Amino acid sequence: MADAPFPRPVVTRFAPSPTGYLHIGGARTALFNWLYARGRGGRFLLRIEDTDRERSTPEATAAILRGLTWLGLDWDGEAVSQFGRRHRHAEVAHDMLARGAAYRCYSSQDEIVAWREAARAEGRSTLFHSPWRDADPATWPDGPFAIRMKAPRGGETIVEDAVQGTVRFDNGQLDDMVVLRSDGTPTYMLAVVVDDRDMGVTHVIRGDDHLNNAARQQMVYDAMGWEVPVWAHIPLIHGPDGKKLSKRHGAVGLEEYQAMGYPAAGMRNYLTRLGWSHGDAEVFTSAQAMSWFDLSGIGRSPARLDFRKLENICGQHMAMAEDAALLQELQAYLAAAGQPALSPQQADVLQRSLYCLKDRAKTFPELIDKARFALATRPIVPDEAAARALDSVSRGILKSLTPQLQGASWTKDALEVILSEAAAANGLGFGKIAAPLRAALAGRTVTPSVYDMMLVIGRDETVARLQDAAA
RNA sequence: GGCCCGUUCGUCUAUCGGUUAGGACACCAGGUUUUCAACCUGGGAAGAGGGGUUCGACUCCCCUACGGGCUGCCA
Repeated sequence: MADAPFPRPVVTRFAPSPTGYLHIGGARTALFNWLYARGRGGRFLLRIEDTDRERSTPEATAAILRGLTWLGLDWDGEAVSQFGRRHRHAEVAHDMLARGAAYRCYSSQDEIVAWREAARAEGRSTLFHSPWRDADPATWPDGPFAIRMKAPRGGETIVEDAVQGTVRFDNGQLDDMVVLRSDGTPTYMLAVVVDDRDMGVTHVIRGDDHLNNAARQQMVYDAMGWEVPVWAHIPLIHGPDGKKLSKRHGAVGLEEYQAMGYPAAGMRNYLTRLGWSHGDAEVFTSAQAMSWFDLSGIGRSPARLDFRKLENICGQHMAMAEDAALLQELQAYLAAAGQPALSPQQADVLQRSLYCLKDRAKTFPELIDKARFALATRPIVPDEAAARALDSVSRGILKSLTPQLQGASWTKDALEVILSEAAAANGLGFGKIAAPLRAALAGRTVTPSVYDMMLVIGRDETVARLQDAAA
């Protein structure tokens, strides 16, 4: 069932913390936001949540932008720095103070930590109730204070979530969160709300680790009289063992997938399908994904990464790709993987051979491996199995073939006639002479069609390789 | 501890009270073939457990188990 139409242009955002690489789960979150906005003619914004000055680095920001760019997720406008908006956040905090929606809390962190530890030890609730909530201003000491949200004490906060449904929180479970620290810097809880509202974000699509936060954040929206966005909390991605995805599962950074040579289109398709469905659709283009993607198609349970399926999807996208685009992406892969670039000659022969390679490969390393017949130069050194195929009888056949090939018209039909006749003349099936041909042309027993190889490398090279092998 | 979310084949999922519970990946068998891949045909494979509600529950409600998240002057 499709989502109900939204009355205004859709604005979504991806808001990563620049504290490391772009996590594969984060990439999927970004992808969902991108699909939702792009599929509805809306805007997709990027905000870097760099308010944690200790852990945020420009390198991490650069890595995130690189990852998104590789995945093909383009954002509108410049990425917003959350840290750069700290004065605006403080302004809102003071506005809340003025409205009586927040209060000055003079409790020190040490005090609070000690209180919480005691509460935990005694098995009491660890929710901190500041003694300053209703304090008389006359009693305010002359020290630093944090600004705390004056959360409603009774009743409940209801989060209407497009994925999780209606989620109710007893307000007694939510304490007065700090919105502005005693050093004057904003907390995340305040900053997200202010930024989302100022950026005009209409739909907040993010990991469900934020579901509880949504209730708190909603209190800020309410306190400021702002319209609450549409929430969509999506389940996290788990490792193949069903546990939370972590480094011990292997690749968790998006750039590792790029380095492994997965094509971006396949990656997008796989990630889109992970936790979202549109009937039985499995393999689709990004244009299709944009037109189909909706919040109601998102599942509520965490999905596990399955490399086999990733590979299968990638293989299908590789086969669907246009040769020129595929070659370009392959070259980008080589650069990203730190491998030597293709020479112009190699690029040319590779592009001409893609038609017979791309439907047999799932990743770029695999594609390159299968392209060895085209990339290699004489003399072709046969591997062990290929060497066995080049026995004396086979070499004799190869030798007898060369004069005919020299005079042949270089088309598949003509070659087929020559090779079939040669097989018949030797009382062999075609398969029996294909093996030594593969060995001579590629040095391997597993290759594309012998005709395709001959057509790609051309007459002179074919004859030369056969002569090499027959010698 | 408290609160919140989740649980359909091994995996990703369809199903939105009535289906022989469907598809895809993976796996197995056969076919095709010029090796491999691809492709074709067939096969095994699932509603966590227990209570309700209902003429009828995978679907709605409750409990339990298991998994996950939150519980910071981190984001």
